[in-house]
Amino acid sequence: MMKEMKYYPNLHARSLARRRSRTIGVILSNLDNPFFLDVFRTIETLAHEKGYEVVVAATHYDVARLHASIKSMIGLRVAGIAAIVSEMEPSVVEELSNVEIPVVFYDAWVTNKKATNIKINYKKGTQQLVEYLHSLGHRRMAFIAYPLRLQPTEERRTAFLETMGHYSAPAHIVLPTSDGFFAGRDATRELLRSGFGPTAILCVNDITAVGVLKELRDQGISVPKQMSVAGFDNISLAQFTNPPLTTIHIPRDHIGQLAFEALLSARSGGPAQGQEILIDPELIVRQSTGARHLASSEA
Amino acid sequence: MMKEMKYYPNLHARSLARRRSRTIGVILSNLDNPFFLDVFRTIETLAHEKGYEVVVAATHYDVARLHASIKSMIGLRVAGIAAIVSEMEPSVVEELSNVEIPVVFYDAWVTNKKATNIKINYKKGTQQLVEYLHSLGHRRMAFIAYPLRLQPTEERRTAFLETMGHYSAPAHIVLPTSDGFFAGRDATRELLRSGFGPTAILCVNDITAVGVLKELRDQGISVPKQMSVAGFDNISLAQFTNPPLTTIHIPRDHIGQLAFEALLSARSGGPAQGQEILIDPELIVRQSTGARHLASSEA
DNA sequence: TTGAAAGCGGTACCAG
DNA sequence: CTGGTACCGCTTTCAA
Repeated sequence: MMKEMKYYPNLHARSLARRRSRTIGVILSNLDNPFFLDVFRTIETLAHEKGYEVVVAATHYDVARLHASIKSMIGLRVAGIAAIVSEMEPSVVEELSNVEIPVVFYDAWVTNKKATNIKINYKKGTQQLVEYLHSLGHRRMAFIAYPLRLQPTEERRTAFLETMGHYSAPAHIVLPTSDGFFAGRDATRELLRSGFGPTAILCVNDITAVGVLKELRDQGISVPKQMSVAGFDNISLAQFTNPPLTTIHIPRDHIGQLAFEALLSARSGGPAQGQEILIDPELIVRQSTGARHLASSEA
Repeated sequence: MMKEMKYYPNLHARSLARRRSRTIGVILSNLDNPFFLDVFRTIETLAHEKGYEVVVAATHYDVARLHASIKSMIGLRVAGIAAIVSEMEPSVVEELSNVEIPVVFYDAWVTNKKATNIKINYKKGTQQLVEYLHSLGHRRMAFIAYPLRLQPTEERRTAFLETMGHYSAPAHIVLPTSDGFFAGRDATRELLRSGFGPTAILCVNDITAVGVLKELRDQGISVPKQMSVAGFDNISLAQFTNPPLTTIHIPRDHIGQLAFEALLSARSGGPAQGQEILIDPELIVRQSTGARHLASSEA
């Protein structure tokens, strides 16, 4: 009889009175990239477990949208902000540092001494991969980069060029115009037309590599016999491509957990804030890479 | 000089005074399934364009979490709720109908006369696909279902069985224990062991089909020569599998748009609420399906 | 322990 | 138009 009389406390009134809400804000560059999505999913799960709401905003790598998101999350007096974006800007960082909200950056280029700051050692990962391919006999290698000049992707590109330089190996960069699967496909077409003639293709991420694999298949180029291909991220799809993808593993679930915990501990006046966490990637060898020229005639 | 003096209006105070917030709530069963993710992405984009915040909750198909999410969104006095869940329950629907928040259901089993209600004509899609495969000469077909008994997935399963019954064709159902890529892989193993000997495999969704393709490849069974495979959803990955996947297209972006618009129009005391929108899927033929037995000797 | 009252930071209405 | 004031619904403090 009193069924209809359910009571739903007004959380705005509560947040107003408590001067802080039980909501955390997550800002992501791109929900399409499983890389971002995986860390978001982890944060979302942990947050709800701990009784927090989650507001999310996708910036699509657009700094204006990033600004807008930050602004509304501050307006929401969120309990913490996880900024999982590649297009971070000094002005945004400064805006964030003038407000007493715990912040954790991930994959952000510029950061803030007051915030927790999770970074991937992209350089190390890329080096490992190039060294591995070099040890397989590959010399001419191409790197399919990201269409946008974002720091985290630039780091991989630069590490590639440096390591290749170290081996005095001929390196080639393809800068796609699109993103995701299609980027890989289109970039491969361009690469094959270019006449560079690589024996291995490295990709800025796994979804790009999926597009590469498809285009090579369509062109009748066998992987890894005629061409080695590698990705970056180790999304779960990487195990299901044909052939399964050699890639660099980034522990996204672990990262999501670190991020959320950093937010919570900062909120409860945690430790000296401003720690920097550097994550080491790990090379995962699958079947998309192999020795150069099965029947090599070189010494 | 007054740089530091930025003013961020307290949105909680505003929501409290206005007695309604400029936030919309999105509840999803599962963020891993690109199907849900795609409609979420569309809603998120439109919402931010119109100046709304977005709070999101993933239920993982768990009714308890669904209840909790609804409760907090009501507490948040959101401007609208998009419930994109397969595990909807009468009790939840009732709870929602006792509150004056616009609601749109999508893919929900039970719904509410007051809310907008977007449904997919799963039956029609499945029929189209079965008829197409039958016309290709396939008779013994298997369906890889969803591990959970959710209405939207059950509909596809039932439609499969009915259509197969219509043709008096031998039908087999595999009920996986897992989800996603792995479900497809494991279910295929089980199917091949079962001795049913199908010439075509239909999958409840595309990601499952990706797992099927991989397992068939590993077992040396050629697609579509020895086995036809079809998915459901037409996620963008479906174009990049090997071979590209025949599937049923569901216009997720359009659906996201419909959902968001329904919320807005209901808010502004829109039209007679409670409309039901039925979406027709479309068969997309790619290379994962082909005529049964290339060198068939039957009449 | 219980209850009344003062805020939290805006909105909206109303009088000047 | 401009400025003052009541009020949104919950928390917190302080008094009874």
